[in-house]
Amino acid sequence: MTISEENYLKIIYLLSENTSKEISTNAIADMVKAKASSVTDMIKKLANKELINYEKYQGVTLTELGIYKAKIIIRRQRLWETFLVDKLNFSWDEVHEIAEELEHIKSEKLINHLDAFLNFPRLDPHGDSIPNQDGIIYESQKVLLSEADLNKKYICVGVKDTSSHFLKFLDNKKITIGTIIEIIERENYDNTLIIKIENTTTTISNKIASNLYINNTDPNQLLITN
Amino acid sequence: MTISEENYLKIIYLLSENTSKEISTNAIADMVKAKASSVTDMIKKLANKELINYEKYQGVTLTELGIYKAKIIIRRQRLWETFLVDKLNFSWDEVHEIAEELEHIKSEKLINHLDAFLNFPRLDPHGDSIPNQDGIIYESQKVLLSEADLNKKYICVGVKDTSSHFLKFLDNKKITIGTIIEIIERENYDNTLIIKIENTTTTISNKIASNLYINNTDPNQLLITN
DNA sequence: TTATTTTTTTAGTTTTGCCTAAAAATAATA
DNA sequence: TATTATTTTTAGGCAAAACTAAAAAAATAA
Ligand SMILES: [Mn+2]
Ligand SMILES: [Mn+2]
Ligand SMILES: [Mn+2]
Ligand SMILES: [Mn+2]
Repeated sequence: MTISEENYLKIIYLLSENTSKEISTNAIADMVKAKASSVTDMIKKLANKELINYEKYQGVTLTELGIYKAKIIIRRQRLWETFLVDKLNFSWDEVHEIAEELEHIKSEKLINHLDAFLNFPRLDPHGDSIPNQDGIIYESQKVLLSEADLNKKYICVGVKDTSSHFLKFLDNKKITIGTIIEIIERENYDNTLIIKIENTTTTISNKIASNLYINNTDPNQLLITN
Repeated sequence: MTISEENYLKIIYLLSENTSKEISTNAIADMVKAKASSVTDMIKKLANKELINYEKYQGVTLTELGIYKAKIIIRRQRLWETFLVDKLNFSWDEVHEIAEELEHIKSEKLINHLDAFLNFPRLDPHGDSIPNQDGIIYESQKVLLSEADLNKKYICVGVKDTSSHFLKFLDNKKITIGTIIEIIERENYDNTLIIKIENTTTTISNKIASNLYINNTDPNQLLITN
């Protein structure tokens, strides 16, 4: 697979996670930052390689093979992100671009040795699950902060939006993975939340809250095991 | 710079190390495994970017800028090779291919952090010097085993040929970096050497001996500091 | 010095991944 | 349902990096 093919495949996989419907040409075009006509070209190529199912004008879905290959690319991306943060002291908002390149280095041995070197991490710096070498993902239980209850303590376990813009914003608000968050109040009109982080209260919009994942198990128990 | 441009530039640099003359189109073609006509195309492009000096039919030399850029690519290659061997437990004959890809990841911060993580190594797994971030190389004193004297103890400090074929051969002969070698006899006809490694003697051809670097300082002193 | 061989360059193609502009199909709205 | 708007595909092109075949220049040998 070429770098471009791998990028398309990964993006189709990520788009498929949020929906059970076919993925549209335009949705892919937006993500890969190319024109729809270029996407049509690539779709045909991936369909010929039996990585996606494609019917003209009907969008695409991944085949079993496509899903597996996509997971391996995501495994590489997330392991490299973990390496950059844990070993090379990068911050979580700096790793995306570099991992976007590193994920295309083709050596199974490299990635499996890297996995071992990092001690087989299950989550990347953004709280996303790292598939194992068979493409199996052990998904951790998580829920969006926007869906959480009032007056319970939660732990931030991940972000949905991994753009450096959003991550820097979270740094400013002193929110990162592991941060304990409690919802004090929910504004009914626009679902703005007033939250408490370490005895200071802040206001966050619904857009922010629906890009933050929290654990959905009993918070006291988790605090102990943490 | 594209990956291809970087590969050409690096190879022109490495060819220049062995000669003060211009580098020929065919010499480059051999190394990059492309046809001479393809090399001519690329040469023109590199000349336009002022990375090499080029006169039709006269071969090429690197400009100051070209030398610097080539050294930075070599720095990246050798740091990644060191990472693979020191951190991911690869053997010295397995790293070339992978580093050949990794060297093209474009992030100065990445490579400088990697350098720090590895503790600013001065030599890669094959005994080659790693340029610093300014492209400065502190060349260690070394000499080919084929030029060495009889009945002195030397330490193997590097290899000239880094092909996995040669490196595996050396593994078989129990020769690696740090191995103490003594020349017992030199056959005048073809310069075959009888050498002693840890009390066992072996015969090695001149071709082997002229691809092995040894220290050329006082061996006893080095044994202490080792 | 002339003839032959080797090296290098030019000319013309191919493939990959992108593009624009226009046509065709589908979806939305009146 | 007919019209309009949006989405997707087709057609034709471009740049990068490779190729083959042929021409031109340089090097070597007779
Ligand atoms: Mn990528
Ligand atoms: Mn991530
Ligand atoms: Mn390379
Ligand atoms: Mn090396």
